[in-house]
Amino acid sequence: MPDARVRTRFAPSPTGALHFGSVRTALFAWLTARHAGGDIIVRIEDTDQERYIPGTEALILETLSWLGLDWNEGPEVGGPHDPYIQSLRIAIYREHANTLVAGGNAYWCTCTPARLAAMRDAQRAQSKPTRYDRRCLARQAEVAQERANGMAAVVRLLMPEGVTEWDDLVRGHVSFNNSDIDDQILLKSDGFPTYHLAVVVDDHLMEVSHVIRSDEWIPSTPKHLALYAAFGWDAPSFAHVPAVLGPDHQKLSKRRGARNVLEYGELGYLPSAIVNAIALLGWSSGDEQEVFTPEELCERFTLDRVNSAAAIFDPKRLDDLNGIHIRRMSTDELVEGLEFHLPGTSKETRRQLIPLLRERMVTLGDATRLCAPLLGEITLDADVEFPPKKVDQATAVAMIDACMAAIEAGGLEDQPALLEQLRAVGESRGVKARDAFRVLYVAVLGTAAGLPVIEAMAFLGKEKSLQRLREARARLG
RNA sequence: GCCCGCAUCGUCUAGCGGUGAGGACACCACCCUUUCAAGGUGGUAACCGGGGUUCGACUCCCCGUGCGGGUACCA
Repeated sequence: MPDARVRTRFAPSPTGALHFGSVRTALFAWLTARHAGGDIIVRIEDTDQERYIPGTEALILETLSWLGLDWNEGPEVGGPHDPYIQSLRIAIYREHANTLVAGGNAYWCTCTPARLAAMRDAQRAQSKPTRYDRRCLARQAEVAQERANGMAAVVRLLMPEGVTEWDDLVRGHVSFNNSDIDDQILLKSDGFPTYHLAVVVDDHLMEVSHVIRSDEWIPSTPKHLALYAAFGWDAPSFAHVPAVLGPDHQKLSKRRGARNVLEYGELGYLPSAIVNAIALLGWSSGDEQEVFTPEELCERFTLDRVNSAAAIFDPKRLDDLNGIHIRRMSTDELVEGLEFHLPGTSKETRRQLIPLLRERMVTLGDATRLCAPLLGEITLDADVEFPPKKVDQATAVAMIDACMAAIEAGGLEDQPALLEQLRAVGESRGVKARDAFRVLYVAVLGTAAGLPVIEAMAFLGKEKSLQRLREARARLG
């Protein structure tokens, strides 16, 4: 059954970095392929010379790699259908456009952009749909002459009569009246194909079985189906996945704050958490599991459980998932992952810090802030009350004195005993341990929130701990 | 203007004619607790509106409304 092999593709255009919307589409295509044990192709759709932004294809590939969305064929890895960059395949599209013209399924058109604009304005003024009026179709001999004289020309699809319908894998049955569909330009006057021609030719040549793309392509699908029919090719299955919206309910776009996914990596978000979070944007497992490893997603994901409504991305959800994924990391993985966020630290240092950090990070980047008092000097913030609320001066002094005395006597060697000893000091004076300990937090860490203080002192060592306690003691007068 | 689509807590969603409308995030409270977290328990919170169909509608149909998308020699 070689024909049943699932082959999907992700076809970004190099017009900017990837955001959650585009990555989500890529993820669904990847999951569909991986779930079925099939292939995924990456293909760069750079047929628009105007919008091309140099360097972005490298950025896109880096993003996919970082997320763990590997591809079987495409840039960098090659494959049987090389090249996977459309600007390198121009001859193929031109040849196919000619075939369509020869078969009467497409025609040349020399109408100027100005005429087309005027035509549309007139149609709109009459409340009519704006579609090409086929002026050139009726005068092909003349058009041929004009072309010979060097006039700019395009190839248009001759949209057939009738109705186009398909069973979309996420939308269900979809149907269009062909009379509502324009005669799409297939070949531009600069010789480049439009998306519509290139995508159909490439998906067919590359044997793509499932076209998974964002739902803004739904109105174009009848054009694509008409092309498959004109070429005499079998059409692939289509799955149009809903858009991802920003907090403003607008479609995610580079403008308006849609961040490059790679930036999340720098902030300390994990690829597995991002993958988990965006998979949940439109897909659900059907049971109540919501935390998934990429492997689990590959196993569980199917397109028929993809929702058809647009989803708003919620950064809070990503934070939650990221914390969970961090807590599931092994110590070795954290030692590795924290290197970037705790620059200049040794593996051994990070290994010691991890037990204190693990439950307290939303992102790996939080380690920088949390560890600052341990890796450098503390900063005294005027907003921090000292002694803290609910603790009188005398008790604060007592806590610090007791702590210094205990540490002098080797108290850091036995942390549970030290804890009990200090707790007793506060309680003997009628102050709750939770309040009394704040004195030590501020003294040692400079703040009443953060890493656990006894463990922190153990990390700092006897001398440094004593020094901070002494300085705090002096501030109490 | 003209086409198309979507519609359950603030957010992501489950639901596929009969449910006390379930879960997760966020939020609130309490518990645990050396701070902060993490963890535990509980709570607030939703079927866009109007007509049908049906013994019975969140579920099916129609209309409206709202939102999204398309309408380019962009993808």
